[in-house]
Amino acid sequence: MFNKETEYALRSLVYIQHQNYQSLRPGIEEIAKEIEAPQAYTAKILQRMVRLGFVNSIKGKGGGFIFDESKPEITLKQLILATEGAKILEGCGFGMKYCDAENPCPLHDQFGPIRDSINRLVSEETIQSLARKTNHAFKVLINI
Amino acid sequence: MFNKETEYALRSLVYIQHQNYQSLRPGIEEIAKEIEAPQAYTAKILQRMVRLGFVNSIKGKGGGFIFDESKPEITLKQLILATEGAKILEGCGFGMKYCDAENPCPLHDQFGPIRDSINRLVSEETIQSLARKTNHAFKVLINI
DNA sequence: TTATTAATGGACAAAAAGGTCTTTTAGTTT
DNA sequence: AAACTAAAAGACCTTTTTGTCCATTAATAA
Repeated sequence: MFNKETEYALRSLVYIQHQNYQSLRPGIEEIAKEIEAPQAYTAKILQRMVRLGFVNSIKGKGGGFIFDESKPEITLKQLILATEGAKILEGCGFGMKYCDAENPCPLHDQFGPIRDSINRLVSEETIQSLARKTNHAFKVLINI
Repeated sequence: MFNKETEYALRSLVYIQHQNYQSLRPGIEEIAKEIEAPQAYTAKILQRMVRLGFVNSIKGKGGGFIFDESKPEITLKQLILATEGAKILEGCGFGMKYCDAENPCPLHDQFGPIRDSINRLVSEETIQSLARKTNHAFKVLINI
């Protein structure tokens, strides 16, 4: 569904938040291992997440990644827009430039509600809401 | 939503079928122009469609692409599986390997119905059903 | 202050996606 | 048969995605 960057970012951030909720501050080695993603690539992606202001990092011994609790929660939509852009969230399934109720593509009527559901989902859910739902062992967050 | 190959293939095939319904047999130059896709790339993709048995081609003057009316209609699912595989149709939105009702990812409950809708849509709709719905000028099938 | 730890930055590399170009093959028309 | 038309085949190229590697920077601990 999503591209690798989005997937790794999503899993990393949810993992970090999940650990933060237990007063832990994971580092990339741990994160990459737990979410089963390549470590160096995960490090690079998390670097971008830090630059985007989505999460904070602390260097040196005892360092790691930590969310700023005073900031508002991060919606999946914000994350997706930052990693792979709006393509998956807007535009018509048929790839038409001008596709609306008056000038619909052949998929318009069936596809609209699906796209709307996706948009609703990613606007409502946040890294934090997902982390709160993750109460079982995180090791199951294994990529396909 | 879909990758370029799927998009161009979908638009090409719907265009061809739409023209076939009017007893016309378009060639790649015309097809690529109408669906606004790169001609050489469209040619290569249509070549694959021919090899897959989705459509027939005729060489030489008056040639072009034509569907075999005796064959069953081609579902969007068949096309998608041939061009980009099952990734978009199955698997969990979170990228988890083991994600089911007993061991759900944090997105499982909300994402399941969406994925089901997508699967239903692509299983029910065919190149032919889309071509039949395309009763307006085909020029509007312009890529984003 | 020196060693150690852990994130950062940036160059580089491999693979996949997206696309071009030229020659060949197979038909049709004259 | 010769000329013409249009798809097929395949080599090649560009861009994007998905990574790796190593030197640097910043924080902590001894």
